[in-house]
Amino acid sequence: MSPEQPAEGTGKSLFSLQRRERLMEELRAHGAITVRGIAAKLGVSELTIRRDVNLLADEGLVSRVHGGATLPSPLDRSGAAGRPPQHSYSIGMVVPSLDYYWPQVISGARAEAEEQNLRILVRGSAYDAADNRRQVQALLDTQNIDGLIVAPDMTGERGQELLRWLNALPIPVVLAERRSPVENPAHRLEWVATDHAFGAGMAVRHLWQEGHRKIGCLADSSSPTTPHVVRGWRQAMAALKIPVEGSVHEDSAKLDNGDRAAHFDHVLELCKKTGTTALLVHSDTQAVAFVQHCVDKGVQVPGDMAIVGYDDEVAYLAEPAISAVRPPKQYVGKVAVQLMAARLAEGRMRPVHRVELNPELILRESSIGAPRVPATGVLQESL
Amino acid sequence: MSPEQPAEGTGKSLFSLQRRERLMEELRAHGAITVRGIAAKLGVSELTIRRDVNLLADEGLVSRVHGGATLPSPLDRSGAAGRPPQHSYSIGMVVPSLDYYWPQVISGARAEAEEQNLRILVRGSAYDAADNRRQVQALLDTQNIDGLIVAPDMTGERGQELLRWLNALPIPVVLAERRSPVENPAHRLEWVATDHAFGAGMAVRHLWQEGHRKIGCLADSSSPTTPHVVRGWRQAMAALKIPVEGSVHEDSAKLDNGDRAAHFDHVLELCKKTGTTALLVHSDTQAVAFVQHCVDKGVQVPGDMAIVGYDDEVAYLAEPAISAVRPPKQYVGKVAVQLMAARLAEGRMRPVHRVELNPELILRESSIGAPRVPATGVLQESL
DNA sequence: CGCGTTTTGTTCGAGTCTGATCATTTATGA
DNA sequence: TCATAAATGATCAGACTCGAACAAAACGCG
Repeated sequence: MSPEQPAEGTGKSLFSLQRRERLMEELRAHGAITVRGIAAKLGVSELTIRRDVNLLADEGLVSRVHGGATLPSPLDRSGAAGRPPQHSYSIGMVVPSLDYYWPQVISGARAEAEEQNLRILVRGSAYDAADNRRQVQALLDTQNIDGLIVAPDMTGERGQELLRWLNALPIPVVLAERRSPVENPAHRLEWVATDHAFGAGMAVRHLWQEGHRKIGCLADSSSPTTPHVVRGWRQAMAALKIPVEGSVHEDSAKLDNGDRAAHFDHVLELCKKTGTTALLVHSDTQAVAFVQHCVDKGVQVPGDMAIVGYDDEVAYLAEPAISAVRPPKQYVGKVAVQLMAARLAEGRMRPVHRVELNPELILRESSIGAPRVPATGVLQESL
Repeated sequence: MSPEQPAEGTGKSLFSLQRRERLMEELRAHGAITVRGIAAKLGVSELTIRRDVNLLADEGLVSRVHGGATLPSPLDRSGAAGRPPQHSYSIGMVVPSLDYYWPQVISGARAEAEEQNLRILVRGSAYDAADNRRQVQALLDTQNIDGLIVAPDMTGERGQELLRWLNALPIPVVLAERRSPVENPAHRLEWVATDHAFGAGMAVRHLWQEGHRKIGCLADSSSPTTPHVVRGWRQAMAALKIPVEGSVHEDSAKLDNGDRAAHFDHVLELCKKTGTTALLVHSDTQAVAFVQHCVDKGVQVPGDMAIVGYDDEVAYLAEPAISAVRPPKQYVGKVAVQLMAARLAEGRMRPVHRVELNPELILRESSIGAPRVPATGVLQESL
C-alpha cells in the first residue's frame, strides 16, 4: 500500500480518540472544518473522518454539514436528543471569615448555584495570603474543582505573588470583593466587588444634607475594604469642598481591646476640638461600640454626634439604631457564581468580565436630624 | 477545489450552515437584508440566498419580504408555527452609528434579546447629545418602551445635561460603551463598557515584546473612545519606562480629507525624527489608510513601521493585514441586554451593576517581527 | 503463531448542494 | 390604471459529497 505519510509532524498514526481530539481542536480554532482538509492534515481517509464526524455529531459536539462540520449551531435542528450534558460543575469558594460579612455572600452564592445546578464547596480562611493559598490548595487537592471563587489577601508582595499564582491556575478564578490591580497587565482574573468608595461618598453626602459641615472618618485599616472607604470619604469631602486636613481621620487598627475606650475618648476629644458633628465609622461593629461609648459618656446620638456605620451587619442592634451603608453582599456572591457559570459554559471565547456593584444607604436613627450644636461658620444652606 | 470564488476576505468558502448563521448575524445587526447584498457579501449566487431565506422563514426565524428578509415581524402572518411571541418587555436601543462598530453590538444584543424573549427597537443617532435625546424621546413617544439601552454623547455641558435627563427617566437605563462619571453621585445608571485603556496597553506591551522601544500613538479625538485609548497608551508607556514626552502622539481629529495625506507625511516625518518604529493607531479605518500611505511611500510595514489598529472592523482588509485590538462588541450588546433583563425582572432591589469587559488582541502581519532599524540607544533587551 | 475483533481504506451508486435559464409574479413609478 | 423593471420559483444539469458493502490491515489474545 502507499505508505500514507501523515502530513502530521509525528510520523506516527493516531488513535481514533486522539484523532477526534485533534478534529475538535481544529474545529474550535477555525469554527469549521472540511472533511477533505482534515483528512489530508491527519493523513487518514475521508471516510474515516466522516465516521468521526458522525460520532461527534451524535454526541452533539459538532454540527454536520455537507462537506464537513461546524461548531454546534442553534440553526442545526438535528439536536433533538435532549441534553445529556447535565455535566454539573463544582466550584470552590475560599472566604476570609465565616462569621462576619461573608455568610451573606455565601448565601447569595449558594442560592445562585442551586439555580444554575452547580455545587459549591466553601472553606474559611484567615485574612492572610499564606493561609489563602493553603486553603485553595487543599480544595484543589481533595476535591474535583472546576472553578474557584476567592477573596484573597492582596497586601504586600505575598499578596501579589498569590495573585499571580491564582492567575496561573488551570481553572477559572473569580475574585469576590477584590479587584485585580490594573498595573498587573495580563490578568485573566475576573472579579465582582462592591464600590465602597461610592458607599462612603453616599454616607458623607447624606450627612451633609442633614446639615453637618464637619464630617470625620473613623476607620480600621486592618480590613481590605478600608482604603476604599477612606478614598470615597476623601473624594466626597473634596466634592463638597470640605477641607480634609482639618477633619478627623482616625485609625483604630493597632489598638488592643484594652485601649479601645481610651481611643474613643481621644476621638471624641478631637471631634470637640475641630467642631466635627458627624462620623463615618468603618465596620459596623466598631460603630456599635462607639455609639455605646458615646451614650455612656453622655454624648447624644445623633444630637451631638451623628454616626453612619459601614457594612450593616449589626448596626440595627445598637441603641439608637445606626444608619449604615449596606454592601449588596448577597449579590456579590450571586454575581460571582454567575460569572463562574458563564465562564465554565462559554470557555475562553468569553471576554474577561469585571463587575462593580453599588451599595445602599440604610437610614436609621443615628444620623437623622440636624446637629444640635451648629458647626462654626456658614450653615443651613441645605441641599 | 471549490468551484466558487467567494468575494469574502478570507478565501474560504462557507458551509451552508455557516452561511445561514452569517445571514442571521447580518440580519440581527441591520434589522433587514437584501438578497443581492448578502449574495455579494458571501460570494454566492442570489438563488442560494433565496433558498436560505426560505429555509429560515419556514422555521420562523426571518420574515420574507420582496427583495430580502427582515427580522420576524408580528405583521407577517405566515408563521405556521403559531408560536405566541409573548414579548414580555420592549427595550429601546439608541446607538450613534449603524455602519461602524455598532452593528455588532446590536447583533449581540438582538441575539441575547431573542434568548430572553425581549423585543428590541433600534434607532440610529448622530454623535451628538441633542440628537441622542431626540431619538430617545421619539422612542418613548411612539413605542411602549420598558427599558432603554443607549450610547450617548457625554461631552460638554450638554452631555452632562443629557445624562441627568436619562438618569431621571422613569424606566431603567443601561449605557453601552459609556461610563457614568464618578463625580456625578446619585447615578442609578448602569453600564457595560470595554476597557479600552487595557486594550491599548495590551497593544503597547505586544509591540514592546516584538522589540520596539519607541512606540507612538496616532489618535482621532473625535471619537468617545479615544481618551481611553490614549490613557491606556500613556499608562503602558509609563509602566515600560518609555518617556511619553519624546514620543509621537498625533491627533487627526480636525483634519479634512484633503489634508490627510499631508498629515500622514507629517507623522512619518515625526517618527523618523524621534526614531519611532511602531504606532498604535486609533480607529481601524485610519490604520488602514495609514498603512496604505506607508506602502505608497515605500515605508515597509512592519519592517520600518509596525502598526496596531484599534476596533478591528476592517483591519483584516489591509495589505498587509493589520494587527488590531478587538473590543468584545457582541458581548457589549449581550451584557447590556442581560443587565436590562435582570433589572426589569428584579426591580430596584437589585443593586446597580457596572461591567467592564476586556478586549482581545488579534495578531496579524503588520506588527510581527522585530524592527528592521533598531531604535537609538539600548535595545535587544527583549524580555 | 493463528484467530477473531476492531479499525481503516476503496469503489461506486445515490443523494445533495449549487448555479443557470426562463416563465411568472410582484413592486414601483408615470 | 397600466407599464416597466425587478424579484421569484421551477426545472435541469453539473460537481461534489455521502454511505453501504466489501476488502485489507492492525491489534489483542490465547
